[in-house]
Amino acid sequence: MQYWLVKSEPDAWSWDEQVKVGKKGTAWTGVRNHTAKLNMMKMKKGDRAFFYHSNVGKEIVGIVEIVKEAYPDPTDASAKFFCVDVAALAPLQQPVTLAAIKADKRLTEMALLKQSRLSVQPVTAAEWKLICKIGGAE
DNA sequence: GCCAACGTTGGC
DNA sequence: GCCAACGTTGGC
Repeated sequence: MQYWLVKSEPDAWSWDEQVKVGKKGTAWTGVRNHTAKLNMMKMKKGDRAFFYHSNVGKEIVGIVEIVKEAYPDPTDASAKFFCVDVAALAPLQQPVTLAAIKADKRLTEMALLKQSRLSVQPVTAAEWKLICKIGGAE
């Protein structure tokens, strides 16, 4: 199983909205960056991703599961980009903020810090475990 | 194919 | 609101 992190501005699509659509999930559309696209194409059904609120909040608020693997993004007229379907799995008891990640020496290599503009990025197993622990997810 | 100009993201 | 990072566009 691979781990990921996906970003969304809560004004555009928030964790609360993601929870409301339930287990069936919804299409993670609108990614218009090829590095992010390539990451999405590597995702497998059952992989998990942190849901990060960019700009407003700047914190990891929950965990989603990939419920459908990459397919052409229906919102992309050029048909160059892809999307996946994700479903909310569990919230973090305690959101893990960007500040907290920066302050933790074990997390300084995270793509979130090194490539702040990349909206879909991989997370290592070690990073995943640690953030789950800090965030109070089982 | 290079590179300057420009647009967008996202933290501060 | 500003600005750094960085991707994209368009002229040459």
